Amino acid sequence: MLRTGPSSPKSARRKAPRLADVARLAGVSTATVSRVLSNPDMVSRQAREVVEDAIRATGYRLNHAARNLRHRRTGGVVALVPDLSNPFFSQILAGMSAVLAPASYNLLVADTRAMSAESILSYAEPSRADGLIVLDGGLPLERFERHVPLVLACEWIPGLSAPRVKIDNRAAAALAVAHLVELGHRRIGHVAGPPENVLTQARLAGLKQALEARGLPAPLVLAGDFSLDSGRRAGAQWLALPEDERPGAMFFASDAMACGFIGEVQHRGFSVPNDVSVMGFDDIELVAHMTPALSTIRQPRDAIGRRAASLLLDLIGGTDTAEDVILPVELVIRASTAPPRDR
Amino acid sequence: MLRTGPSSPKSARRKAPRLADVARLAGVSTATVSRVLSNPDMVSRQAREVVEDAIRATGYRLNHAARNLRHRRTGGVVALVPDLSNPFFSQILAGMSAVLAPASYNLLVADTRAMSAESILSYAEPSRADGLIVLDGGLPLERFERHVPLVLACEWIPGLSAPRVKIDNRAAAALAVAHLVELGHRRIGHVAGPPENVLTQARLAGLKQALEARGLPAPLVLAGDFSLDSGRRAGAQWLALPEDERPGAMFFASDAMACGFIGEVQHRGFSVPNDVSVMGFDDIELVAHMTPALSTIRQPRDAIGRRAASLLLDLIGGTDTAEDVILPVELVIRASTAPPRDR
DNA sequence: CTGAAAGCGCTTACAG
DNA sequence: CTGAAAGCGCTTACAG
Repeated sequence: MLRTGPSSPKSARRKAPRLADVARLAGVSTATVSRVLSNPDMVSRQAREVVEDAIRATGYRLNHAARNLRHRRTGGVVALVPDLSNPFFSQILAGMSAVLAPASYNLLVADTRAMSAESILSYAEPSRADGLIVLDGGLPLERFERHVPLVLACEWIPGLSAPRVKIDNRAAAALAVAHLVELGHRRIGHVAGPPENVLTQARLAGLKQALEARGLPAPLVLAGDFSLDSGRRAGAQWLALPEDERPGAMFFASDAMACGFIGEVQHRGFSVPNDVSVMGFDDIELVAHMTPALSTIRQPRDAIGRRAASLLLDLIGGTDTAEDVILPVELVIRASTAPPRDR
Repeated sequence: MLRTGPSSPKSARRKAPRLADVARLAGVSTATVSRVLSNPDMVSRQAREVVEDAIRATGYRLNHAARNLRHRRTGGVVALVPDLSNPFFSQILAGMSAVLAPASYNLLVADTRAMSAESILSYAEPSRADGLIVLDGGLPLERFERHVPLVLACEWIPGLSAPRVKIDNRAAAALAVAHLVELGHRRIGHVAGPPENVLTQARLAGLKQALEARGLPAPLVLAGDFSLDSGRRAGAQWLALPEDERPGAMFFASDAMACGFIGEVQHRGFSVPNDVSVMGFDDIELVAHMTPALSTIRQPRDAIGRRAASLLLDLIGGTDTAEDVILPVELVIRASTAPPRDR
């Protein structure tokens, strides 16, 4: 149907001009055109101007696929996130993009929950991406550690040696405890993330350690999975407890769970913080606008994204700065935490 | 430093095996290896087995950049979203990915808020993406309409003829009105999106039309921009109104604004829905868990993403199904709407 | 069913 | 400063 000859004037789908077309029009070699594009200083002013005119005249646009093949790079970086629908990750991704775009890397985002192990692994192939930022600590990545430059952000994978950008989760949990204890709470409950998750473990350890250091009783720990709905279920469990066994303060491993909990106990006629203080983790945007506004631990999401991206760029560039980056968190005190009622 | 010869055994960075390496080991031509990879039926069983062994032996992995260059495709589809941190979009993106991945297209996501017009336009170049899904109706896209297959989702660009996947925003607004009127409300207020936004206009038009059709007074309209914070400001405005001028029901062009509003009026001691009924739009995950749980209009986000992606695939494949797709919404009645108090 | 060869559209030592 | 030519790693008409 379509003619393959050099010119098919009738075809609506005229072939895009190539470097060679520009070169012909300008009366120079393709090498010179290429240099004008990527190394203008190597070219005489005169030649440069002729070429630039020809580029304009032809409407030439560089073909990135060809350049990338020649450079043996893909021009893409993949971020593997455990749950795209969690707003916690959006701002991290925006931070990455802000660093990657100027370095002319595309950011590809993939939701690992929605993918087979095989297709997740396929992202680690050098021909698919120049680098990988992994935000999911549950991935079986030991197998392809060598394939492609890789950095871990937020979560990490125990056996895997790769630079990590993270917060000090134990210290963050201790910060929450300090706040609650300062308000006068002695019985503190916790709703944890998924048991095998590294963040779950670090936050729980920090919590236990902080309580112990103050001679306070070990926390009541309820199971969760970071999701809203698991927080709601934790609310139901809290309500089902005999009144004198209900912790007066609950610390959650994620804001989403704290939201679910608050919704549930409020629906059942309880007041936060009068009946129970609630402390979240993450500081996602929405929690500042709830009633009560949520006290929480703020993670520097933009910075996490930016640092992870620039670390990866270093790695791709051959600089082996395999050091971990620990970013600071911030205790944000709002209205969901208050002194215990019965004291 | 690095030897360029065919074998540099000392180098840690051994070159990845190519098709030619597999062919040599198998004792066949590269054409045959290529066929085994992409068209196994064209190859005799015997040859296929030899090649498959060689692939395993060498650990060969296909280079996608090379294949894509040859096929004159990039293997990528770009989604341009107006605000990545809005959870409304995440599930739409997940829907797209679910359709695109099996067709072996990568989904690249870019946040148009964070980009220059120039770099946004650069995504429409055929060498960067095989197609574009635009979720931002405010983009100056007339200029590159021709460059790359394109579909519009959620929002649309008036001058631009491209297939659209959307909901019936006017009908959705009418649905909200019907619910509120059925509860007994006659004075209905509205918090709109950004004035130039097409969704803002369609929803407002639907609202006005539905009120008019019932002989009810025109709505009080407050300015917003879909964000949480603009909803909070609308709350302050509502509170500042003389008591007898406050609409007893407020309909919001986004859930985020409804959340901001509720937060603000609750902080000031008012009750939803006792003092004011609140109706959102979108049904983002969190609003089911607030107190009160939000009544809203549910958009079929997963379906929007899937349909947009498959329409784009059709376009890329040359099928010109340039018809618009209108997806159904659903009225979700929860606890934030109730009959007016003084009636 | 299979192979030799051209080509996708660039870039870059090398030689001048 | 500039050009001829090889090459990045595949795919695919074409001929056998």
